[in-house]
Amino acid sequence: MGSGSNMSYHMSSMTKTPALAPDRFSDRMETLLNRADRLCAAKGVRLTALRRQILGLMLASDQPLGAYELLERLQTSHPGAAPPTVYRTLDFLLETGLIHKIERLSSFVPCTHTLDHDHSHEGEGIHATQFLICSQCSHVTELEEPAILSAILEASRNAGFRLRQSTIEIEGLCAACAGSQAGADKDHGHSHQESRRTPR
Amino acid sequence: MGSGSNMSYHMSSMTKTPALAPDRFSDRMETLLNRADRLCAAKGVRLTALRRQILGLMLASDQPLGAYELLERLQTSHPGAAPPTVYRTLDFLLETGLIHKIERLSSFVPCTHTLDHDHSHEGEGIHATQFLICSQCSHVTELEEPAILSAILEASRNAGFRLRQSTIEIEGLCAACAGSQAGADKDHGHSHQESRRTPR
DNA sequence: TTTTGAGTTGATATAATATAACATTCTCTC
DNA sequence: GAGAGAATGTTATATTATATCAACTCAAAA
Repeated sequence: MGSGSNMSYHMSSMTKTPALAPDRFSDRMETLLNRADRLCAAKGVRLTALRRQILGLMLASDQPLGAYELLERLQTSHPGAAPPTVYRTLDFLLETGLIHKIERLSSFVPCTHTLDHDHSHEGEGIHATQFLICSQCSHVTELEEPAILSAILEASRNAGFRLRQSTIEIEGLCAACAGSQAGADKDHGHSHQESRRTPR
Repeated sequence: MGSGSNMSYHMSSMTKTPALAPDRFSDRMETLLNRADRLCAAKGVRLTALRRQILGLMLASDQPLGAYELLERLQTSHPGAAPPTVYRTLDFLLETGLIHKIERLSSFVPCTHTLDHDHSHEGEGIHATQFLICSQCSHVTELEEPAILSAILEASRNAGFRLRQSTIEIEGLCAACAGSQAGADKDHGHSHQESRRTPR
């Protein structure tokens, strides 16, 4: 994916319709997408144009997206898309560890740990990521605290439980939102501007 | 017990069959339901006949129940019941802490910690219960490991996050299922009941 | 006792989330 | 280019959850 050439999408070019008209994402996101591409290649699976497009849409959002929000955005480039297209792609991205599902929001976020740090050592470990979900601004932060993981492993072991996957969702107020509420806890009209993050 | 003001609502006279024909649950469950009743009274809310019935159905199940499964069971005593009845009741029971929702199953379990141990100290703390969910037999075990809780509190604090509620769902194989798989992977013949729903 | 009002439940409709099933197209290998 | 398997398109439907308003119940005030 060179940086110089832009695909001539948008146009009634000579050939049949390109089927896909991938939006061009920011450089940073293209970098992440290229990394995702390499991770897929390493696993012997394919990050197709559609999958790349959907992952890109998720990376471009500062908030978790639901399947139907994603569908709506996808349709700007993919007019006829239907729910199964999105859900299948989400399944693929979940299986390859490129995204996570936030269960309590029925929505999805890119996995910052696989994409932001380039660890090719995805040898297959226990998935035990934690999410901090701000109930005010909807922002989600992904954590991977060893202390939480080990406490969970320990508890599972004590119960004779063979852990395969865990979901840890922590809901509350992020630092910015908690800060802006500190002085005026009851004032709903209060601005909260500092933490402006596109309320949901 | 102090006053019967709340009790009288559902403790109708024994003379005739009321419009509601509340199933009679086992003694143990009636004990738990009575405890739930006292907890509600202490909070100034009412465990009505309908709520008691639904909580009883949940206690009588050895697996999490979805809203529509619950509805189906409820209809044996409550023929005309519709989804909002169930969801409203579930909301009430969730708010009073008598049940939990298992997000990844979209289903519900009684809170064993509030009902099995008679702690009237509703002090109101952080909800940070953990669930061990067996993907083979669907059995759910509720934990309340201090080590997990404190690891989460610590991580939240470090992130400047004001925790309000957390969901910890640990999926894998329970001791019984893990044991039966250890030697023979296909043998499901242990004591737990067959899974009632396709695991996700 | 009657009124009243909050809380609860009933009833109808519909929204939001997710999957089943099968047809078509694409991509890679030969 | 033909065949096989993966990926996507397409239609229909299942599952989970909520909005809305009407009717009823209970307990306390008038």
